[in-house]
Amino acid sequence: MTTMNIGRAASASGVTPKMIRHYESVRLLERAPRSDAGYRHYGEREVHTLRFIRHARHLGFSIEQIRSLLDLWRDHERPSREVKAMAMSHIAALEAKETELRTMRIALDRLIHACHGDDRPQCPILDGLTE
Amino acid sequence: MTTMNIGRAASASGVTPKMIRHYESVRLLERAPRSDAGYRHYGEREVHTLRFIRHARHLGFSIEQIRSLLDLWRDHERPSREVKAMAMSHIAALEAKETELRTMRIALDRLIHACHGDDRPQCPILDGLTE
DNA sequence: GCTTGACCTTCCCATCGTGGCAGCGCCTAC
DNA sequence: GTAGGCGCTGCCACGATGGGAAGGTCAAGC
Repeated sequence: MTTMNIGRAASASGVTPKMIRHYESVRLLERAPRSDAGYRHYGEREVHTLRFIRHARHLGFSIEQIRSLLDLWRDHERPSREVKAMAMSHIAALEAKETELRTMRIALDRLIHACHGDDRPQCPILDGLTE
Repeated sequence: MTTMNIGRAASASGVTPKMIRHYESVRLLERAPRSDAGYRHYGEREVHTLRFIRHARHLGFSIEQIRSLLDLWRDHERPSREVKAMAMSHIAALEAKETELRTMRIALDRLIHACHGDDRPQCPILDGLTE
C-alpha cells in the first residue's frame, strides 16, 4: 500500500537515492525487497529509519555509531543509560574538534592582526608560518 | 654538506617521509634531486619549505591553499594584502565549521539533558532522532 | 502500439590527507 | 658477507558523498 520506489522514499526521508543504496550496501539498512524488474520497494517503516539516520548524520554521528544507535533504537528494552553514554561520548568528540578548530582560528587570528594587509610585502602571517 | 635523505629531512621538518613523497607527487614540492640509487636529496631550503607546509596544515589550510601560500611566500614583491585576504577567508571557513560543530553539539546537548540515563528504556535522545 | 522522458539498476571513479603494506633495492656496520 | 635499517614504487584503505556511464523499466501522451 504505502510502498514506494527509491525516489519516493528519498524525497519522503530527505536521504538521496544514492545514499540509500549506499546505506544498504554497508548493511546499515536491510536489503530492500525488489520488484520483478529489480526496483527496490520501501514502506513507511523504512522511511522512518532513513529519517532517523539523516537526523543522526546531521548530529555528526558516523555510520558505525548510527549502526549502534539503530540497534538501541530497535531494542525497546535497553536502558536509556546506554544511549546517553553514546551521546555523551559523541559530545566529547564534537567538543574536541571544535577546540581544534578554535585553536587554529585563534593562532591564525593572531597572525592576521599583526599583518598590515597593505601594499608592502612584509607579512607576519608568512613569517609566522616560517618559524 | 647539509644534504640529507628523506628520513633526515622528515625528522628535521616534522613531516613524514610518506607525506614528503606525496607532496612531491602532487607538485607542492619540486622534484627532489636523486642520488645514483634514486634516493631523494634535500637541503636546508627544502626543510624550511616543509616546515612551512607543516605549519600551514596545522592551521587547517588545504594543499591547494598552501600551494598559493607558497607562491606568495616566494614572491617577495607581493603586497601583504593578498596574504591577509587568504588568511581571512580561511578564518571564515574555520568559523563556519566551528559553528556547524557547535550547532550539532548544542542540539545533542539538549537531547541529552532531557534523557534520564537510567535503567528505563524511555529515551528522548532516540525520540528526538525519530521525529 | 510506439516513443519519450523520467526513473531505476550496477559499476567505476573522484574527493582529501594520511597510513599501511608488499616487494624490492641500497648502504653501512659488524 | 650478512643483517637490519633505510629508501624506492605502487597499491589499497579510510568516510561519506557526488558524478557519470551504460543499460533496463515504466507510464503518459500521441
